[in-house]
Amino acid sequence: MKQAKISEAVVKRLPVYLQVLNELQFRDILTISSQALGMKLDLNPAQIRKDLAYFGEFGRKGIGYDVAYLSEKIREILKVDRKINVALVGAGNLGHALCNYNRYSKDSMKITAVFDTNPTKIDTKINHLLVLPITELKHKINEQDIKIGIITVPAPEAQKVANQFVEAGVKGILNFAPTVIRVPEEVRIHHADFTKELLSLAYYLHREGEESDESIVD
Amino acid sequence: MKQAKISEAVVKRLPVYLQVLNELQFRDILTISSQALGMKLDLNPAQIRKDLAYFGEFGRKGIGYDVAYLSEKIREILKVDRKINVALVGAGNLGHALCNYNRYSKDSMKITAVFDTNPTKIDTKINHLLVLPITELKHKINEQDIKIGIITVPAPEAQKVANQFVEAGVKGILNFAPTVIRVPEEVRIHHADFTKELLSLAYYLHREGEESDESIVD
DNA sequence: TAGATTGTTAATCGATTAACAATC
DNA sequence: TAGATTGTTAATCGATTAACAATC
Repeated sequence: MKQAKISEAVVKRLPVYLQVLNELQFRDILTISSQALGMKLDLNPAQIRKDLAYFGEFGRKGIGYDVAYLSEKIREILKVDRKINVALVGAGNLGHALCNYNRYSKDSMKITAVFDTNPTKIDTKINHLLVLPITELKHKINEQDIKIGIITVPAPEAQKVANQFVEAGVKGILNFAPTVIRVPEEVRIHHADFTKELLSLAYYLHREGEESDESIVD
Repeated sequence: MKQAKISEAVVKRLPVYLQVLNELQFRDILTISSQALGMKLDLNPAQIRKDLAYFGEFGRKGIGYDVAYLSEKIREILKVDRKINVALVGAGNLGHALCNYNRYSKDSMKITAVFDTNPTKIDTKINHLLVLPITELKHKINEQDIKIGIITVPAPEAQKVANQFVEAGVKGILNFAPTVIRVPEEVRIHHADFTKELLSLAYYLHREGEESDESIVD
């Protein structure tokens, strides 16, 4: 097994592969080629093979990839082959949605602690989870050995929550607030900002009566 | 004004610029340099200047960019300088969250039609919006000239909803379901899949007692 | 065996960054 | 004017794709 510097683009494709593999497994499909996988995902087969080859030799020449085996291997690579506790701050609508779903990657990741500042929300229950005051954050995060935090508070509060997460020892943050957040270098921050996706969608809408943006003019 | 083929990476950075500019405007900051903007976003200043230069000359040498003017210009580029109606299918927790927020890009984008298949949800109200039966989809989408659709149904139903959107004339889809969806070439699909972000976050977590993945071994 | 498909190297393509003349 | 900063070209870097020997 060889290890090289793996680009973020590669890592972000792994969950997508996993998603398709899970679907195939559900449909009792045992084997898939990079070709077929590429078709499903609009991805170049060579890219898929190369992505996987960074982590090992998972396929069989002439045959393709064993769906169950590859799925298992990708889970190992992503380190979601074990239980991971996650904390969430912000028991609003979005927080509720995430807690109610709460079956991330075959239950390996679970939101196990929810916090809010609003006294009317504290001590209410979301799907068997008690909403705790934010003052409990550090204590609970230590107790449950939590390394991942989710932020679902309004934008103006997001940075403060991020700071508290970092202070408590969280190493990865998923931010849903539509704002830029700064964290120390050693902490990883991912943005789940659908505003970005929504606005960029508007860019690609070509309405009648307008010049096309596709035209190349110098 | 010159037009060249604009890469998706560039387009997806525009909403991020917009976000920061809005924040600056709120704080009554009138001007910002690519340098300062780059600091805020961990982006190379040259990249920011180049991104903007694709669309026109918005800055002033020696001065920087006028915050209000650039913000306005980016809104024009993204075409969110006008009212855009959006449809949403799936009045679950996530759908609720999106409808309750419903102030995307300074109110220019608004969810104006919500659908569900579940009879117990139909005719309920979410933030002044009546949940309609999915059978009304095509009619309402035509009536309101909707070109963007949001999918917040469970994964197994997502493809079906996408097909209905396409059939109704929707040109851009934002999919929140953690599954791969296929649409015709002329329809644009963006994924707001936080599962991807969450799983890839786990990859970057370095737990004690494990070899580092950063080491380069041949 | 013949056909299929991997893992991997080399070639290509595209995106990011550095550098700098123009100019506020 | 001197200092700052843009817009843009050229250089660099990295990611994607093509091609193919190895082999199931």
